[in-house]
Amino acid sequence: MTGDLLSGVTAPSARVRVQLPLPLPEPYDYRVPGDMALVPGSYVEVPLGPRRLFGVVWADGDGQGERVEERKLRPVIRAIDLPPMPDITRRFVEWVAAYTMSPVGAVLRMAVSVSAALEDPRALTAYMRSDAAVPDDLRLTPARKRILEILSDGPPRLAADIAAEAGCGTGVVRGLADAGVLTTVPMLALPRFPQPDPEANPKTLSGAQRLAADDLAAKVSAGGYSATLLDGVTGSGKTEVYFEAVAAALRAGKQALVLLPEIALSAQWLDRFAQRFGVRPAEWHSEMAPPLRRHTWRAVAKGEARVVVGARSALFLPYPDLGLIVVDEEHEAAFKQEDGVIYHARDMAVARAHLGRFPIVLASATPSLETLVNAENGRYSRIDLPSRHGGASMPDVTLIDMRRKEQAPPARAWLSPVLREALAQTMLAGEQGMLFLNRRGYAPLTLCRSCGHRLQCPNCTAWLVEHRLTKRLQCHHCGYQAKSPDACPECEAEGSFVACGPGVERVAEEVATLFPDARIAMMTSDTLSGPQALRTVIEQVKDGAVDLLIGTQVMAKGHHFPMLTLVGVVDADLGLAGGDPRASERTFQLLHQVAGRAGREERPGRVMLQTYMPENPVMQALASHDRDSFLAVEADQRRQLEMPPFGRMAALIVSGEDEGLVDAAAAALGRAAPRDREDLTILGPAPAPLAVLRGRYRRRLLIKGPKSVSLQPILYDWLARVEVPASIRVQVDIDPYSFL
DNA sequence: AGCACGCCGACT
DNA sequence: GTCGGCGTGCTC
Repeated sequence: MTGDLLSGVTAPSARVRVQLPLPLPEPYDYRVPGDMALVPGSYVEVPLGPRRLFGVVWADGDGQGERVEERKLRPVIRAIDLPPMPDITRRFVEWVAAYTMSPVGAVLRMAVSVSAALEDPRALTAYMRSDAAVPDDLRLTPARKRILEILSDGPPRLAADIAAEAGCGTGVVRGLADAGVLTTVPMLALPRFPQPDPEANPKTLSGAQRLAADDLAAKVSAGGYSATLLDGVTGSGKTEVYFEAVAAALRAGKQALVLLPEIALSAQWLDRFAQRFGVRPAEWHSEMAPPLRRHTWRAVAKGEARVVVGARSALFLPYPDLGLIVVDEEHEAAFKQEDGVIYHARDMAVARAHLGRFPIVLASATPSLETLVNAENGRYSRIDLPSRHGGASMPDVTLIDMRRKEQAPPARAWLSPVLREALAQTMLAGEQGMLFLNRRGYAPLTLCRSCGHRLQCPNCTAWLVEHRLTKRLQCHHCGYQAKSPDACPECEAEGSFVACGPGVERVAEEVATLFPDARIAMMTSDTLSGPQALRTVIEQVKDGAVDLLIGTQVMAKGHHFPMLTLVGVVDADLGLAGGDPRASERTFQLLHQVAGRAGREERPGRVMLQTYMPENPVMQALASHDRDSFLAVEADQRRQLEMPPFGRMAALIVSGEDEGLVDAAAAALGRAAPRDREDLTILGPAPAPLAVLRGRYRRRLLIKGPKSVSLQPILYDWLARVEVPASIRVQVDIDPYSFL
């Protein structure tokens, strides 16, 4: 006999609002079983239709607003035994959602990025030497040998750790396991994240570095929000300086986060960190195996991981105690997330620091205009690091005017006689050269000589790029791949294809013909599958086993090659086409970084830029090493046009599979645009930069307004006035990367 | 985001 | 006559 039966009254049950990691407009209400204690931030498992999902308690259910009927409520299944999501993380998720105009749940999904993060921890797989002898037919490659050496004694270890120590990929470990030489055991005691020790191995800093480091460390120890631009050329020791800020955070008992563009998260960087702090930091990036992700996520949530280094998504981890963010290579476009929730990790990091009331450091050799302007108007403070070698390390930059006959390359070749001669001299002197071309594959366009047909991606407005190394055609936008055809798909003529323009593979071919004895290495994302491949090439270059390095952007990152004295840029104008006001800034940043590869240490370097527009301000600034006046001119132009960072901008991207519907929706949006306001400019609709992407037609509208106006409420009203068919998607891109 | 429900073409 | 395409709508 219970009270309920007697009275016929059911006590009103407690309810909670649970935010689910789905693009829903609001949290859903659930009933809390009597014996379950939940607080805001608790991770819970709840039913949704036929599914079970993890969510986060967003607030108690007694808030205002209409409540869903009591009888619709379903009970929370269970509470997850983890520290609740910190208040600041939840506020940050909400802030990002509001800023980017995305549903809160869509942002939350990034914060619980592995839904499996909340599942009970499973044992990881560890590898150890098996009893079996090494079979005779097993090819003992150097990597395999190192692994067997590493595992000859000591406890079983994770594939990722073994691979890191052996400098190879986890595939090699798995390969040895398949061959029976290694066996797997479940790793019951998961590896801890050892405390980085701020006193482990402090570096001796130069005077300027010391001042900068002390300044940052003081800000970190004092706490409170501040933003600092750390501006210094390659080789000025930025990393050592911000390491001292990280050390200060550790001493203050705070967690620290270092954001790097994905490709800069190299073994070299991790080694440097380990050298300074005794252990590696916790890593966070897209290529981690799910069990390791989960393990890392939980370690961050429990505060066990004290320093995290990661790509942009590391920003959304549930740090209980974050006290510092460093954004290295602050200017990099890779911080802009372009699909799903569209956001710029650098800007969101500043917001995160503001919410958490702690310092943020933005480091770069070529800061973005946005950041420079913020430093100039006093919103950020600024530390300039002079080069450690004075001006002596500045390479000599020559512009090769490709319009001049005597400097033009021969037919179907891409290297000017001047550059060829310089390469020959460099190698003769026993030094190394580098050729940079930011274009993967053999040629950017392939066409049929007999009918003029151009090989195009079936899903995108983009040419298919021939990759001769793999004998395949690739679309660089959607991942479409096909075997290189023998005959033209249009006129069926055989062997009629002509390659138009150069890609790195084609430049490599030219160089191989010019210098048949040279030892040539390629560095592109195609030839470097994974960080260990990169490491191998870097070692080869350092050991002097390579005379000439040819590659794309992956090569531009801060690797230090003492014998590299010549950098040739095959097509310096490449990034300038298209007329986007931001193109100059980007091209300058990229080429400056590439130029920085030449001649560090005692050997002077030189840089040769092949260009058809030597009078262009970008080329002039590179040749005269005058970054600041170039950027001042850029800033003036932007100011006059009221372009970011002097005004605000947002893009609406309308996409769908039916071109007519997309056009109609884009036109309807155009008609409903807020044209009555003098201070707003609406542009478009126009075809988006890639008019068709992954089989979806795309149109774009831009809205531009003064800095003082917040665009989000305007966009909200605008979008509410237009009804769009369900098959059409309208994405909002606040602060779009491209202004066209 | 899933997953079900619901209306129009090629098959055992 | 059914199996199955994915368009639209709902999930507390």
